[in-house]
Amino acid sequence: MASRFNPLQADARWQQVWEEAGTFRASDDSNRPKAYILEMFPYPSGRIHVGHARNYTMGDVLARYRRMKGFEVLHPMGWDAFGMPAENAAMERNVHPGQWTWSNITTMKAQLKRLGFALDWSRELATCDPAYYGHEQALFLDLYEAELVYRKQSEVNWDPVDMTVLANEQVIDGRGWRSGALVERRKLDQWFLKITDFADELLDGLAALDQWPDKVRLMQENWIGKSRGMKFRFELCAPAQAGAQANAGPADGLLLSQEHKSIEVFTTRPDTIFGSSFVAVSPDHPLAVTLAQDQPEVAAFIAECKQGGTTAAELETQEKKGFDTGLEVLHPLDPEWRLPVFIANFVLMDYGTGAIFGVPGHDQRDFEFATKYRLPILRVVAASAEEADRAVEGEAENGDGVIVNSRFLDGLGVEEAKAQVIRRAEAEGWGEGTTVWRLRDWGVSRQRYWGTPIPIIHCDGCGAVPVPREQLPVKLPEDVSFDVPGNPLERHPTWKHVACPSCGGEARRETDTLDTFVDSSWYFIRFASQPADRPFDKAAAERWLPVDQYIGGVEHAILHLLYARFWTRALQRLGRLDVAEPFAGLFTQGMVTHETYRSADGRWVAPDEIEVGAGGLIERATGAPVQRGRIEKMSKSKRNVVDSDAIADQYGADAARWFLLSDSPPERDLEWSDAGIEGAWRFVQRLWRIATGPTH
RNA sequence: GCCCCUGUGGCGGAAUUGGUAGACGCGCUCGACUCAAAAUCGAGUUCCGCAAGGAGUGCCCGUUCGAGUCGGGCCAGGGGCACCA
Repeated sequence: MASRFNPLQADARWQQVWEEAGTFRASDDSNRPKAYILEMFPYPSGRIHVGHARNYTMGDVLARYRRMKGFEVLHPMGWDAFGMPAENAAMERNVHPGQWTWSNITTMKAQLKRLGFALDWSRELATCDPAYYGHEQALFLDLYEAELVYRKQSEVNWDPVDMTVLANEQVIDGRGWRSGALVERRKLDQWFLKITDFADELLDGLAALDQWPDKVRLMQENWIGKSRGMKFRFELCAPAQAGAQANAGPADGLLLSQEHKSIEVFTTRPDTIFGSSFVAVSPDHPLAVTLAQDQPEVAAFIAECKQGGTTAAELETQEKKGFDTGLEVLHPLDPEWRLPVFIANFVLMDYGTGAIFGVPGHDQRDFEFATKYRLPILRVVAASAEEADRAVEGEAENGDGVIVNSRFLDGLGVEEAKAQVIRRAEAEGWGEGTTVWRLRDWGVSRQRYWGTPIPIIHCDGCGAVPVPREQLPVKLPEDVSFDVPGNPLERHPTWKHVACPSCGGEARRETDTLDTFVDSSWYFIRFASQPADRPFDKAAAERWLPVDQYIGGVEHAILHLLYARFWTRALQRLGRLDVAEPFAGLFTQGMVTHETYRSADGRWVAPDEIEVGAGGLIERATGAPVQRGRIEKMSKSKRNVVDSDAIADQYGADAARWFLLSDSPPERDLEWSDAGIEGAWRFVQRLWRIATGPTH
């Protein structure tokens, strides 16, 4: 008997046995109870590193455990294969994104097999395969027919040099990350999915997800952002005789037009209605736009507001700016009370109604604004009735208290006063209680090549026409090049020129592709059932779904998980799948981190290029000293990635997996270390000795 | 700014409901084996102290016979959201 465990032989032997026996293949018609275990499928970026390995090891252990407990286990693997890195690679090394992607898949699949995971490879899929994305196009058309898809103008970050749209994270200090050109905000027609139709369901559904981390549920709750409040209208009136005569002309004209008789605002604090001292509209508000047509100074102010970036940091430091339109509105509860109307840079068009009423005493932004433009700061909430006359100083007070200086509301608590005002507004017809959401519809258009083509044809006569189902999949053309800036689909000589399916006339294909989050919004259904002629079979998919345990990084806590939940509910509404929630259990695992190293000239140096020299760490190739840096998440750019093959070859799959699971609790970060894997290796050896046993 | 999470040895971390703090592992130290090393086996390992003894779960206060655990107030680190009305 060998005196030591040889993982290279053992790994290979067992992996071959499992492969030949189809041990981990899930049967659709087993009568055992089912268990669907899924890890978030990887993007085929190049190679598997130990961070991937940790994620899949967790699922693997669970899958094997359930299997041993008598469950029929579905534990599949696939590839989230569309996305920008493939296009970047295409530009950098002049390879086709598809070729780059498929070659990465081959490599990474071999690496996963080397780790011996209990995966059902017979269900492997890649989202960049027409056999996958063709079905996605069909599902998109289903949603389109159900009127859950629409088209509207939306702003994008446009890089004028690369002639491409940039994601927010590709805009660095207002410049394109690749070209360095100043990014412009441009309006394009784009496709949207009506996720807001499901806002209530998606929020309520969270309560039932008791096997999800509270943290993730909370993040989704905040993201959906339900606010109860009141919408109400301020009637516009002619400006006061004194003061604003300069603007009298245009304003009078406005009064006559039907659309601008009143300004509708939204508030979560109707109780402070007697504390208002101004009304402000967004620079994008229709009223502002109308005023700009006649008044150059309004147009100039709006242009000024549009300068500058949209990043959080810039917005934070931006000064509150307003433009007095000279218009006035009537207070709904006092016809004698007139309030000035401003255009203000801090009012957002896409939240609420795009207009607010300012209560400087009890809202910090309004306070700053009122201070700057010398508007009254009224107190309407106080700690007690006795403090009604105390001035609000220094900053706005948004605490609880008792209503003061508010006529019929005096003495009420904040919540009672809210209800009282809403009741009165509804009775008198100038406003109503309402709910506003932070969640916006999901913009799915991407002006990129390497994604699922949106199956729509644009005809000058017929408008947007769905591609007939029998013509699906709309395949990406292969003969494209990336040596010129812009979207290759846009400039391809023939691809976009097609006949209109409706009238037969000349028409153009949609050249936008779908956001890759669409691809990952239903792959777990396709894993459960993959007929060739349709996206999935209802009964077969329902046998496996929901996923019993989903495992992945917390970085997907909001977008991916929310989109997948939406997509599943949309399919349910269409009667395609009777499942409300795709993931019954969710586990968010910690990251794998590693020390970083830098050379004297600031280059990142990979761990395997380093050794301990006389005076500390040195770079092996050059002997130059190396600085130990911070411990960070493994990433290619910082060169602190540990490849799974190197570890598997040196220590075997078991030691690697043992270390990845045992060193840190799974939900926390794990710091990869040589000492740690060495220890795990010795542990595996000890276990083997105990199991095989000395005979003496 | 708002919301949330986490602070325990050199390290990862244990400690059902408030009841022997530091399980288990890593690392380290010493010893055995060996010509020697690696591997392996054994012992030790919170800190201060030769010892007796004392201190100790981020800090301060409180509740309790008893607090890592419960309450209040801080500090530090991390995460999410954000001119959201």
